[in-house]
Amino acid sequence: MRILIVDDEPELVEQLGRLLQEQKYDVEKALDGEAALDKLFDHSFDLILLDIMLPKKDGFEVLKIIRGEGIRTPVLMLTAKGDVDDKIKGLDQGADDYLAKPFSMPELLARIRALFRRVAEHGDPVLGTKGLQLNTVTREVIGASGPIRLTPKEFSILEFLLYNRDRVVSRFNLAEHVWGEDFDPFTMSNYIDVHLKNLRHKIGDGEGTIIRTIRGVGYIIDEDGR
Amino acid sequence: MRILIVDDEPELVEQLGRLLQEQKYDVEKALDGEAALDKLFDHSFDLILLDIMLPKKDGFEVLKIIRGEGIRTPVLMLTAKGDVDDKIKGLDQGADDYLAKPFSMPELLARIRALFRRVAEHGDPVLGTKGLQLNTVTREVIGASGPIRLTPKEFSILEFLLYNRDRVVSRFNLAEHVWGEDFDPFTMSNYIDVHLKNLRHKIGDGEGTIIRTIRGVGYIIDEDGR
DNA sequence: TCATACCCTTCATGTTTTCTTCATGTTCAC
DNA sequence: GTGAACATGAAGAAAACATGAAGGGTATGA
Repeated sequence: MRILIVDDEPELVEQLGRLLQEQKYDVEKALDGEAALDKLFDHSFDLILLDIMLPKKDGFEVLKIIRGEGIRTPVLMLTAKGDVDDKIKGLDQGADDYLAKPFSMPELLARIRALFRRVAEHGDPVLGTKGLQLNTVTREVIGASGPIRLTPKEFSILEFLLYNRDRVVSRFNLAEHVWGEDFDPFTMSNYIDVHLKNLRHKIGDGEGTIIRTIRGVGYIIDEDGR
Repeated sequence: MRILIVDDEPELVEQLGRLLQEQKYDVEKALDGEAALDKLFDHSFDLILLDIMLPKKDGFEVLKIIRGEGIRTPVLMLTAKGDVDDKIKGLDQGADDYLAKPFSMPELLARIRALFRRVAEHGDPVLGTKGLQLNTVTREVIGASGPIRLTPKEFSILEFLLYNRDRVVSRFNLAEHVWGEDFDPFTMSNYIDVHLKNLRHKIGDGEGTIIRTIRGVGYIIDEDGR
């Protein structure tokens, strides 16, 4: 499950991110409205935590734009004051729920679970391609010849590639997503390659036909294979 | 099993609480609708005893909201008058049973057991796996070589794992269920591991074949073992 | 009241799995 | 061919989980 946190208070974003990551959610962060839109247009999410007061573009604008673009990802609005007008305005524009700051973490977690529960009734949490199924809730992966045991990093990589199926994912995006805060874009190390190799091996993809390498660009899982 | 009692009469709540605690249920209390919602959003329960006449938000509202949020915890409505209309309204909105005040304690206990039985699907309160049986009513656990004495925490952990058989349970979920309100998500302590170790020892699961560890994810009791 | 038993938590330490690093090999575009 | 990008195997570092033992709190009964 992928969550985008949009708030201009870095500490809050950090704290939220850590908590949600502990819950095994995949977390992306944006500190202003435009950064949020960038991420939203680039990738798909299962939930957006959206502050109203934001630099560049406020929460209402962001909400309006993405709904206008047909992005129906559930949105949980965060308001600073518990302002009822804000609540109404948000819900009018297509927010799914709203939570007044300050809120307790358990409260937020409960809301998130509730939203996901609602979502789960429609879409199912299984991502898949050519003889490969990944369940984002139970974290099970089933290959052509039975269940596959992946490590957390491997799982996260595969999940991200499946989320962005038919789209080339740069190793930068991949790393940014899987390693989050800890990702150092200037590292000389090649751990991404190593994890990809191990992942390919485990899913029986020695030839790179499931996860294809696009030299100089990144990796892709596409349906047709070309 | 965790039960939330929602009623605005403190004495009744106290009395009920004591009775249910004697029955080894874990009990939480709320005196009005909003307090109930707070608790329900914060933690998971296995049963809700819900009065209709409540301050702030009445029982119907509470029921409607939590069902709207996708919380499917069984609800036993308590009505002051034995009003048939109330009964119908409650059941319509997703209550599972209803009991007219005043009621006798044995009557209530019987209803609670009946609900739990219904939830357990099998018609009996026994959960089990590979040479291991757990009776949620008598709180007896029987292993391959006879009865096993578990401490309350151990019992609660095993119960939760069996309840979620074939599903991976994160240590967070586990802690939330077993410790309820008292659970501190940021603790550095490893008491969960310790209890799990003791539990495994008592049920003769030294190798972790009954309760399997899914590294980086959580624990699972699954039938096939894989 | 005191002693006892029991359970929960904490801490220190051991074990296993996973992550990262590094050295080296291969492939592809130019 | 040559260089850049990617792949691979092995090994040490780090993280996650397991274990044993000790201390504190609470209930029970002498």
